[in-house]
Amino acid sequence: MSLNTRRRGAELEVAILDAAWAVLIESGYTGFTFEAIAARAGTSRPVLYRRWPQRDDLLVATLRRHWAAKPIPVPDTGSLRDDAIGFLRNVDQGRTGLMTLISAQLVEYFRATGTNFRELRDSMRPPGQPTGFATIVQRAVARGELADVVRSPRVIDLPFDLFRNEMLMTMRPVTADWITETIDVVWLPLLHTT
Amino acid sequence: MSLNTRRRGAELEVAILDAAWAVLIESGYTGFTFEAIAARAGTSRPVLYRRWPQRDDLLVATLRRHWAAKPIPVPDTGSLRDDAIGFLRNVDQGRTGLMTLISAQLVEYFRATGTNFRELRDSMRPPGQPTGFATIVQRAVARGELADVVRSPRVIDLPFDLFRNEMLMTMRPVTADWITETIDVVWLPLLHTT
DNA sequence: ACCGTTAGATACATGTCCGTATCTTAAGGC
DNA sequence: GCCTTAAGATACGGACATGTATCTAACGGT
Repeated sequence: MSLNTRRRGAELEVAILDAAWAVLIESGYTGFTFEAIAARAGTSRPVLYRRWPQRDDLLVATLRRHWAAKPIPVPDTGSLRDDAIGFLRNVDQGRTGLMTLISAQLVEYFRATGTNFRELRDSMRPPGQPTGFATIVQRAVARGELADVVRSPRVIDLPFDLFRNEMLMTMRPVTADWITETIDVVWLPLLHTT
Repeated sequence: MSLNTRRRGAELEVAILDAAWAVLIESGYTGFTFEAIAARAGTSRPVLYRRWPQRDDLLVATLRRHWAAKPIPVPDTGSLRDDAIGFLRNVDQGRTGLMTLISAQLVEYFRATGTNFRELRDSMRPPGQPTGFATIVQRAVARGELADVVRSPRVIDLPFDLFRNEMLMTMRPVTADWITETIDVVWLPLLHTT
C-alpha cells in the first residue's frame, strides 16, 4: 500500500507551479527564487532544478499554467452595454492578480530576456481567436444593435487597454464607476460614430 | 592648496544621485543596491548610509531630482490633429525612459510603500494645472474646431492613457503609426461625437 | 516481492548584498 | 598652520540565493 506522502510526476509539478504562482504574487519577481518556491511547495531545490534549469523556465511554466487556467467568461445578455460592463467586471475579478503582475512585476524579466508583455501574451493566446470585446461587438452587430462596418482592433479592444492602464496606475481592482464610465463615456460613443 | 580629488557636501550628493539614476535606468529596482550605486559614484557604501539610511530614501531622492526636470512642450499649430500628434511625439521623446521606469520598474517600490503610480504623479504635478490634451482641446474649441461642450477628463486624456499602456506593453518608444492611429481612429472620432 | 525511478533531505562552495565599525587622510573654516 | 569634519577605504559577520553533489527512502510498474 502507499502512504501517499510523496508526490510524483504531474501531481508534484502542478503543486510546484501553484506554489511558484503564490510566491510570485506575494513577493514579485524579486522574491521568485528557487529557495522560496521549494519551501512553499514543501519540496527541495534539486527537484525544481531537475525540471527547470533556469529560473525563467520556471517562470514561463508558471505563467502558462495560470494563463490558460481560467478563461474569462464573456457574458451574452442581449445588450451590448451589459455585455461590455459584465465582461470588464469579469476581467477585473479574474485577472487582477495576473494583470498587476504581468503588467508590472515582470518588467525586470522582460528587460532581461529582451521580450515584452505583448509578445508573451501573443505567444500564449491561440492565434485567430477573437478577443472578448471582439466577440461582444460581433454579437451586437448580429443583433443589429451596431452597424456592420469594419472597425479597428484598436477601437474594439479599447476598454481592455484602458483597463490595463488603470490597473497599473492604481495597483488595485478598478471600481464599478470606472467600468461604467469607460463603457458609457468612451467606448459606446466611439462605436456609434459610423 | 587643494587637490580637489575628494568631493564634499552638495557636490558629492548630486554626483551620487546621478549615479543612482543611471543604475536605476540600467538595472531596475532590483539592481538598485547601495553597493552598485557607490561603485558607480566612485565612493563607498558608508557615505551613502550616512545620508540615506534606507534604500527607499535614496530612491525617492533620486526620483525627485529627475522628475521635475523637463515639462513636455505642448505644440500650438492651429490644427487639433497636428497638436495632438505633435504632443504625443513630444511625450514619447521626453518621457520614454521615465515612463517605462516609473510605470513599471518601480512596482516593487509601490508595493512596499503601499502607494501607487497615480499618487506619486499627482503629488508631483501642480494641482489645477490643465493637462497637455486639455490645453489642446481648449484651443480647438476657441478656434471653433470643436463644439464647446463639457467633456470627461477620461475622454480628453485618452491618448495619454493609451500611450502609457502601449509603452508598458512594448517597453519601447511608440511608433509614428501608432500615434496617428490613436489620434485619427480613436481620439478625433470620439471628440466629434457631440 | 523486486527494482528502477525519483522525491526529498542535506551539504558544500560561491557570490552578492547588507549594516556597521574602524581607520586614514583630505578638505575647509578659523 | 591647526583642528574639526567628513570622505573614502577596508573589514567583518550575517543573511540569502545560487548551482551541484550525494545519499535515503518512498513510489510505481512488472
